[in-house]
Order: sequence, then C-alpha cells, then structure tokens
Amino acid sequence: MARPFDVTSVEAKWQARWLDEGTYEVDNDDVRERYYVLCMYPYPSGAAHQGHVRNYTMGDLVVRYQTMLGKAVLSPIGFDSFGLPAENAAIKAGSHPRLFTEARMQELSSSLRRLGAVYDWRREVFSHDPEYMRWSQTFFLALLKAGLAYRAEAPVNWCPGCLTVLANEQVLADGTCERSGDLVIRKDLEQWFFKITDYADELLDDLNGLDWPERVKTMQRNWIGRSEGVEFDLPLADDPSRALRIFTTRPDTGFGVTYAVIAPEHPLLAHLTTDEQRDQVHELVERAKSESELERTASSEAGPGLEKRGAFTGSFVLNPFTNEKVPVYVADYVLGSYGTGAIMAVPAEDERDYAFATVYELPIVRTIQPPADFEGGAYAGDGVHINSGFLDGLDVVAGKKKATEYLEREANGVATVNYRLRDWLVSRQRFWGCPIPIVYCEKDGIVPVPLDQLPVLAPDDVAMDESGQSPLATHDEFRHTTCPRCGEPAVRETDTMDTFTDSSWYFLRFADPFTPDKAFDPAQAAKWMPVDQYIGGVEHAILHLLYARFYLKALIDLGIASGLPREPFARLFTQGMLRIDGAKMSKSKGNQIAPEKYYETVGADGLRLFHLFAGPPADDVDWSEQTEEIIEGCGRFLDRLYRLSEYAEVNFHDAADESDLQVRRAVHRAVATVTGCFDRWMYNIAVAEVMSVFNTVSKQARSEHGIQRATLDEAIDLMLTLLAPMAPHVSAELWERRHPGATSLHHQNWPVADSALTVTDTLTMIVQINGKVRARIEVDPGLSEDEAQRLALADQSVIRALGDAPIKRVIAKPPRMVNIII
RNA sequence: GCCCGGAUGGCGGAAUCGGCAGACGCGGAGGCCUCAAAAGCCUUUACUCGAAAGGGUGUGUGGGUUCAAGUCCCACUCCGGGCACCA
Repeated sequence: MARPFDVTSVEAKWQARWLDEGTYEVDNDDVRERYYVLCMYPYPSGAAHQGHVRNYTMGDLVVRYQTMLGKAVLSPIGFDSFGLPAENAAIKAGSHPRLFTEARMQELSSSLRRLGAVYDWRREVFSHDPEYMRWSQTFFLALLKAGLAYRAEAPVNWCPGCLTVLANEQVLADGTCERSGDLVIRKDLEQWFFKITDYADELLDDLNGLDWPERVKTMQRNWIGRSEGVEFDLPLADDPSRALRIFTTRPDTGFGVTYAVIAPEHPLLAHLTTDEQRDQVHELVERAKSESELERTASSEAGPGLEKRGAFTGSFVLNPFTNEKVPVYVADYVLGSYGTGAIMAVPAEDERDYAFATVYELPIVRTIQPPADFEGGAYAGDGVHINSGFLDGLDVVAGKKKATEYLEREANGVATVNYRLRDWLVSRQRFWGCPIPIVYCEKDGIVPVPLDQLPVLAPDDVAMDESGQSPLATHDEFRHTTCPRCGEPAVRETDTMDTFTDSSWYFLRFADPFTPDKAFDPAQAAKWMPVDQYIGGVEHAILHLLYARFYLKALIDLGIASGLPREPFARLFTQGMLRIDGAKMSKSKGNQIAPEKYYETVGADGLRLFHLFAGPPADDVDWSEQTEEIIEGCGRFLDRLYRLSEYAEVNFHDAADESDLQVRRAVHRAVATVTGCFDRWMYNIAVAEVMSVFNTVSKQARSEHGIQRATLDEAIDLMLTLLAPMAPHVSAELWERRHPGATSLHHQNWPVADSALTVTDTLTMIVQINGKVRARIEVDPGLSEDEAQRLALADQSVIRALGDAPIKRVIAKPPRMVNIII
C-alpha cells in the first residue's frame, strides 16, 4: 500500500523518543493526582501475538489518556518468567531455561515497544531475577512463620503431562489439566500449602466493593462456595455413645431423613460395616480409591450407573428429630474432603438423595409442601413444612432457625460455615520455578533457610528429564546441605513454588522497586495502590485474581505491606479473546496471526486502530478474511488524515461563515463524545466518532466553497489530540509538523469541548402519524408543546398525509417529536 | 440441569431516557482521474412495490404493555461462556 509517509521510520522515531526522553517514567513523589494502570504480568512466550496487541493497545490507551488528563500515571511492565513452557523447551533443546526465557523476554519487550506501548522501564521486574526470588522466598517464610504455610500429606492432583502436582484451581471441571489437557490423577503426597481458606470470608465479602465485571465476581463467589449450615450428631443405633457427625444446610428437613451416607474415605466406615456387608463395601471403596476424580464425578447423572456407586453398611443411626432408625450407606457421591464427610439424606428435598433413594428403594418423606403444579422428584424450593412435628407450618427460613436451635440443644449441633475453597497447594516438582527455602533436618525437622542466606538459587547444572521427580532432587550438591540450626547434615526441599506465587505480588514491586533491602516500602507502595485499572484476560478470573487478593491481605497482616488497601485491583477490565474459525487463537493451537506484517503495511497505529475499532473491547473478535480489509481500512484512514493535515486539495475562504460554524460544532461534539467513550471503554465508538467527524471536516475542506483556515486548523489539532492515545505515532508526527518546536502532542492537555458549540441551535423534530414518521422539521430546541403541535400540523407533507381524517389525539414531546393519532 | 451473556443489512458492528433503526468501517455498484492499471477522489448501497412521486415491510420466534418497543414484561428457539454430586 502506497502511503503518504514512511510509517516505519515515523514510528521508530517516536518510539525512540518516548524511551530516550523517559516520557512515561514517573517518580513516587510526583505531586499530581495518581493513576496506576496495569496489564496482567505476561508470560514471556516470545514476540507479541495479536492477543497481546489487543491487550496492550488498550492498556496503552489508558496510560496516554490519563496522562493527558494531567495525572501522574504509573505504567510498569515485567515478565512472569518462571514456568513450564521454558523448562519443556529447554529439555527438548538441551539448553537452560534461563537462556530460553531471557531471549523470549527480549523479544516480547521489543515487540511491545514496536507496538508503541509505553512504560516506565526502570521498574521492570521478572520472576527469575535473584533479587525478586529473594523476596518471593522471604514471603514464603513469613507465611510459614505466621502459620499460613504448612506441609501436609494429602490426596493431590498429579498431571502426568506436566509431571507435577497442580492446585485445585488448575484442574478443569472434567478432571483435566488446564495447561496440558491431560487427565489428572490422584496421588497421596506430602506437599506445601498456603492457608487461603483462612481468608475465605474476607475474599468473599470484599468482592462487593470491587468495580469488576459481575461475571468475574460471580465466578469467584462460586469458587469460594460459602455455605451456611449446621453440624450435628446422628447417634449410632447400636451404640448411642458414639455418633456419626454430619453437615447439612437444610436442618429444617430433618424429619425427612430416611438414610445417611458416608464417604468411602470416612474413618468410621470400617467400624460401621457389618460382616455381611463387608465384601460389598470393600469393593466400592477399592473402586473409589482407584478411580480418578474424573471418573468418580463424571457419572453425575442419576440413574443406571448409580446402583454401583453405593452400598449399605449394615448399620443404622438414629434420626434426632424422629428417634427412628435409618440405614447408613456408603456412596462415592459424598466427598471425604468436604464438611464432615457424611450427610443426612433427604430424598424429598434433595435431587442427589432422591436419585439415590429411587435406585436403592429407600423411603421418601416430604417435609416441604411443593406447589400444586410441581412435577418432579425432589423439591428444593421454599414452602410450608409438613410431616415435621414442631416445624409444621413454618417456611424454610424459620424452619432452619428452629431446627438449628433444636439440634444445638439435643444433638451437639453447631451452626457451621463450610467452603468449597481448599487451601492452595504451592509445591511443584519442576526445576524452572522459585525454590522453596526449606531444609529438612533429622533433629530439627522443618527448618527455614535464614533470611540472610536468601535467595536459595538452583544450580545451573541440573539434569532435567521427564521422570516426574523434582529435578533439584537429583542434584546432590544442592540437595545435601547442613542444618542452619544444628549444623548437622540435612537435605533441602527440592520442590519449587507455583508460579502463581510470583504473580501474586509483582504489582507491589512495581510500585516501589527503588527502596534498598526491601521488596517494597509499604509507604511508597501505598502512594500507588490499589491498581486503578487492571487489564487482562477473563481466563484469570479465578486463579491469579484470587491468589493475588489473598497474598496482599496476608502480606498486610504479616506487617510486610502495612497501610496498604486490602484489595489490589480496584477496577478490572477483561478484554475479549481472539478467535479464528471459532477456535481461540493461541500458540498451542498454532493458529496465530503474527502482527509483524501489519507493522510494514499499516503500521502499529493502523493495527492499534483496528483492534480498538473491531468491536466492543469486552467482546471476542473473530479473525476472518474481512479482517485484513478492515485493517487496510484503518491504515487508509490514517493516510487520509495525513493528507488533510498537510492541506492536500483543500480550498480556503477568508471569513468564517455558517459552514465553519457547523464544522466547529461537529468537532466539539466529537471531543465530548470521544471523552465519554474513553471513560466507558467504548473504544470502537471513539474510533468511529473520529472517523465520522473527519468525514465532515474533509468534505467541507475539499468542497468548492472551502473552509476557513482557522476552522480547519482547530479541527485537525483537535482530531490529532483525540487520536493521541489511539494512534500515538502518526498523531505525534503530524502535530510536530504542524507545530515545529512546540511541546509535543502527548504532553498536551486533554481537550474540553466548548459547551457553547456542543449545544445546537436547531434540532430536527420528527412528526409521526400513528407512530410512523411522516415529516422532519428544523426547530428551536426550546420550543413549547403548543408550538411543536402547531408547526407539525402546519407542515405540508403532514397535511397531505393526514388528508381529511379526524385527529383523535396529539402527543407532543418537543423538541424531539410530535405524534398525531388519527 | 442451574447461572450469566448474546441474537440488528451481504459482513464487523452503532442506537444515554422507550421517541428518525442501520452511525462508523468492510464489501458491492456507478462515476472522475489515467494511454491503461494501481492509488486517490466523488456518488450510491436494509429489503420490497413503483418509470417517478410516493408507498409497504423490517432488529431470532410468539404474545403483551404503550400514543410510540431493537430498548420494558411474559413464554420460547438458537448461539457463546461459567458452574455442575460441595450436602
């Protein structure tokens, strides 16, 4: 495409200038109003792809716009540089993940600069920087000291593809690994955990105050899964001194309990199982053990498979409401890890229990009166209690309250809250991560590495293979050490930390990477925190965003981040993803469209404009054949702007007239519209508005009548200013050509529309007859109802359309419309 | 199954409050420029009847509220996403 200017050199010139002049460097003691813009910590996978382009274009727009609004804007960048892809690539290539990663970091940095995205590069951080690792490890030890990090043996999710354990959050609903797609298997291993569950309530409650997409907040609420209920005892029928403890959220349905169920892992199972039932129970337990989490949870539909999924234990417990004996079953639909691992079953009001009861022919007793038209099995809705003794006649809420009081009195009941959220498993059996700074000593047990010996760094000559063992464990020199406490021989922890620990505090380091001997000075960080605008993909809705929230709260409570707000990200924007042929555009699918070729044709500005223009920023974008042409169109628009700015084919007239006034009105309305769009993430409309006003200006300037020089200059200058955050290179270049020696465009103040020009002096009023538009009349915006009606009825085309039909009614809503009903 | 989104021309998408549906762009058609082409510029473009003037229809489907519905209410269809034995 032939362009009126050399895109590549213009863009290079401005990128160099922003970098060399430190245009977007900002100091912590800046006196202007502060604004912190952050795009999610990128994994350095090489040159930026279209997803990055889209993400960082929007981030950059916010940075430049907020700066022009006169704020001190913190715009940092860094790299989430630990992680599996680098390690796997290094295994393949026989090299070291550091070399691989650092090369990718260089590529990503330079392609972000090539896009025109601007940062305070002095604040750059990356996870494998020893100085960064030092603080990651310090925080681990602080959490340990506070009891928020602990080691425990637990059934964990092992991914055979990634050769490591995963956090619950990394396992998808179908039991596969979110990264590799392999089926996750269960292993019992001793691992390190962070006690995120201590913060469950706060993590839940604080969501209410966040300006985040409702969808993301809902996902977090579901993940935390708080449920209020009561724990109480079901005494064993044979031995009432012992009891089965259960948790329920529906104590009010207690009169409808017709059996109880315990999990296959339940410690009382052996005791409860009678000799006659032993074989059957044993078979079920063995199968539950061998089955993966997927197989165990996949057959969730009630029905045929169900009869294999439970067994009678042979024992009975007493229903504390009715004192009747009810049988105890073991079934894999009850989980050992939630609540007490045992439940009371109320088939009439719980679907799962209903399905089970139907298969095993257990009695079903309604305790809530369903609506007359209710068809189906279990009724979980509200209603009046029946068959429920002292609860009869109460609704669900009142019934729960009274039943809980009863259980507290009669059955060791305790009102309890349970969470779906589990503690965060942070151990990873991989090399390319931050080592856990722990030493195991026969005498002293678990010993933290002293702070002055941090960071614990992995040696470079570690053999990485696919054995599934932690690579560091094979390195004898690293592994064998001495106990920091007693000096006797000891061994190091050889697992590394989940890389989500790295991304859980990087935003704090960005706020103050300057204070020596501290990860950050809380007083300095407090100047910027919380992040005013966080931008990233919705795929991090649970994992990263939940962990980072937990980390900040914990660091504050540990005294490391005193005085900081307890939520890291005040406002979150999640942009849509790019799709191609219906599939997500991603490196793993190999269906990416590289941005580079567009830099040569339409430039970074043209590509940025496309990503802004393509559709609502929150929506997904489909990359199609048409996309190429739209990108070309964005480039063409910039070319037209360039030519107009250079007065190509423009006719001037001397004195301003009505046509100049109309142009000025359009331009000032555009200023108001674009500003409103920027404040509401409507970038596609902002681009359209600039294009639209450009058409108006250009048409007038190219007309025979022409335009006044001052009118055109004002219009072009304002259009360039509006484009400065969107297409920063061309706009800056044209500004400089128009105003040699003046302050550059990105240092200009954001324009304010002249309100005298945005208020129009005439409006088009529509006249409808029976709701159909029959005429348009130019009117004064302040006209009265009577005037509007009079004007409407006097209009020739209205008179013609009315004919001699009698007018029944006239609705006048000046100055917008008049509707005549005949 | 449950919970959220969404459905508007040939296409991507506009439409603060219920008040001109289709802004802006892509594509298409026609023209100017040119020896010719590319680029650029201009005009036009929801569908439909009509030579025109002018009319009719139209925002997934079916109802409803209203002077007036893309927008509000009810039912449904399809698409996308999230959750899915958490008691």
